[in-house]
Amino acid sequence: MKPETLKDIAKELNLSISTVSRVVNGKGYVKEETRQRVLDFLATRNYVPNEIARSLKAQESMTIGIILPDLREVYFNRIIKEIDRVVSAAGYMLLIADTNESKKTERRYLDLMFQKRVDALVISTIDMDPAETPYVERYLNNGTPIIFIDNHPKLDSDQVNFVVLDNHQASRLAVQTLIDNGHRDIAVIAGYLDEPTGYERMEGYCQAMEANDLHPDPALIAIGNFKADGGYRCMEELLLQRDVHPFTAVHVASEMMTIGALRAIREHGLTVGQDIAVIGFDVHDDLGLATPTIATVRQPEEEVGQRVGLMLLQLLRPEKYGAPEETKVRVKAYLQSGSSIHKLQ
Amino acid sequence: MKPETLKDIAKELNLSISTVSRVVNGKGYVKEETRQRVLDFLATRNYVPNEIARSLKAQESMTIGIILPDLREVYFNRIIKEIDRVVSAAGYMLLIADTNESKKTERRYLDLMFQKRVDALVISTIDMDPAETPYVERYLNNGTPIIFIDNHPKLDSDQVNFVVLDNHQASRLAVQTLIDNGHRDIAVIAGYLDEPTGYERMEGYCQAMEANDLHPDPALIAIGNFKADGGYRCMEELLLQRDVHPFTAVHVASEMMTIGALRAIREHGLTVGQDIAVIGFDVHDDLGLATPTIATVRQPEEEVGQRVGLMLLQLLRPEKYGAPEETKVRVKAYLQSGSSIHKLQ
DNA sequence: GGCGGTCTTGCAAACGTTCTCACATCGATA
DNA sequence: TATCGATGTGAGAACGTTTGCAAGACCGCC
Repeated sequence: MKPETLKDIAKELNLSISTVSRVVNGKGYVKEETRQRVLDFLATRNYVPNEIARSLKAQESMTIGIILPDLREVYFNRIIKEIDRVVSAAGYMLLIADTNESKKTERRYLDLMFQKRVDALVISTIDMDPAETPYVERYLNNGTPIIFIDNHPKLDSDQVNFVVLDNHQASRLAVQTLIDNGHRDIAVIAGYLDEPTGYERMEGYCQAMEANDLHPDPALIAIGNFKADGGYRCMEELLLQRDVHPFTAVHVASEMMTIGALRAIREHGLTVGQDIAVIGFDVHDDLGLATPTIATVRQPEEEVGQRVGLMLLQLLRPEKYGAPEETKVRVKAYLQSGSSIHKLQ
Repeated sequence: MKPETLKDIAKELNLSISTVSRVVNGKGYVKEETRQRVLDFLATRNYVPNEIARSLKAQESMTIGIILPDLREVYFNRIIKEIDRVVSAAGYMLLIADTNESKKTERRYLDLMFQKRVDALVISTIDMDPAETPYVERYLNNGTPIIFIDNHPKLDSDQVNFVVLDNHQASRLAVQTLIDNGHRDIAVIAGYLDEPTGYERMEGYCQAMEANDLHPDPALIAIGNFKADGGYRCMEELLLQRDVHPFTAVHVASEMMTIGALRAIREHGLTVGQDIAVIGFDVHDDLGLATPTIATVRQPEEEVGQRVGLMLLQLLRPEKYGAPEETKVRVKAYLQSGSSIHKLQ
């Protein structure tokens, strides 16, 4: 019933625990004859080393914690998959938790994972409060590396590692694409400006406009809530005043807001990619269901995952993987074109 | 640097380890005065119990392993999220691994998770081979519960628990929906018939037809490979012989095949929901991007997750959660209607 | 034949808990 | 005052590993 231990094996073979251990781990002196005897015997049994005991002794759990606000987001899954691929090759496994967007749950998991003594932590936090720092600090004091993804707390210790999207570049890329297609009157639906994500994307829009000697018209800037209803509402407002403040294209700065904006355009009897060009942000339509196909800027999830994975290994085993060159990484978005953008002129 | 231990605390307070342990765990006799003294001291420090040591002593890891072929499938994420929600309330955490559809990797993870002594295992296996059984048997011999999801191995011990979709009912529901809309000449694109998933859905199609006194025309049955290209190819074949073997509707028995079939129809210049009615299987278009919206039967992922979560707790702590009533569960699919089905007559 | 090296093996400590047991104290009861 | 149960505390074993150390066997060399 209960798994066999080294002790059981040793007793049956009339050997000491140490000797059997040495055979199993293949380190230390063992007479070839003895080694074979142990190996042969082991083949007939079902011994599996107890990793928990090993962890206790070695003071490392070979486990990496991942805390996320919502596991259902495709975005995170791709990242996790890559992280798993990279770190599992080095023997690490992933302990994953979904906080369901709750700060309280996030803290609870931060606690639980520390109890479990994860060797490192990857987190997409929703809690930028200084109040959280004690929870995070425990890890840092303990020398346990943390990598933030998706966003990162203001606190700017050099112990804070992150891999996030270059929001400026992403929105710049989106707007520039519209401009390259001949659009000049470009609206933007941004997210909350007090969140870095919202603010930076908005800045990216301005940067691209100015780089092309276009002046962002304040009336063409709408502030949403990152959700579909916000995107819908913003688009409505823009459309209602379109005769006064005309525009031929719009950049929507999040996936869900893009969904809402598309619906608003359709309901106004206008056609996307014909009357109005739309470029979204991080729209996932991998099944290719949308018509017209939605042009969007996307983050390279695989790259993020691989970067995080590698950085983890480098932080955990610098002697083996080398010290990480850069621990604050902003990855570049890429353009996924689609027929939601029509050429102008 | 290194986390404090009970020993450290005990020494500083001039108490024994046992006493401090009793305070921390709130069990056993401790004088109120002592208790306060310990608590006060603890508040100034950063002691976090070492769960690894606890696990070793208690012979349980408070950890549940989850092995999946591809973490990116939305389907799995919803299930995981629910499982996490349910079992985390009881103190369990999830150890998740992505086998990337590789049998070899699956076995490796089966091994690794056993080393880590997970208290239970949830697996969507791609390996029905008897050759796998030794890996699975280790768990069973050890009394570690396993719950299969998505599919389950032929081996029919009563130790084999599962929560899967009722494929018969699902395809029956799909076909019946077409019939209810007036369609009588109904084609089906099935998956591999040597896989239970493919076979059962196909049977469901036949059952619904016969229940309505319709005779499935063998020429209207196409066998795909569960992938988009298979769906495309099958749809092509059906369309090419449509004058000889006419049909007004088709049921496609998997998500990716549905995508392929839709493309084929479009490329033939036909309109879905007008020339041909389509009902898919497990098509995820939660963003609502498709036009027309795709009617589909779907599995209730949340229900699956909750069932699995509850069953886990019941298997792990029957004294607390009661013994599970049923350990072989087939959940019912539900209909998600869409404009890809037009009414006939 | 003694010496120094390489092998071979086992003992025992350590990792940080939990928990049984033994012992001590104390107030209440007979 | 002796006895008892309840209360309070600590010593130490146990969980299953890894590993430093010691002791002995074996070998070749001077």
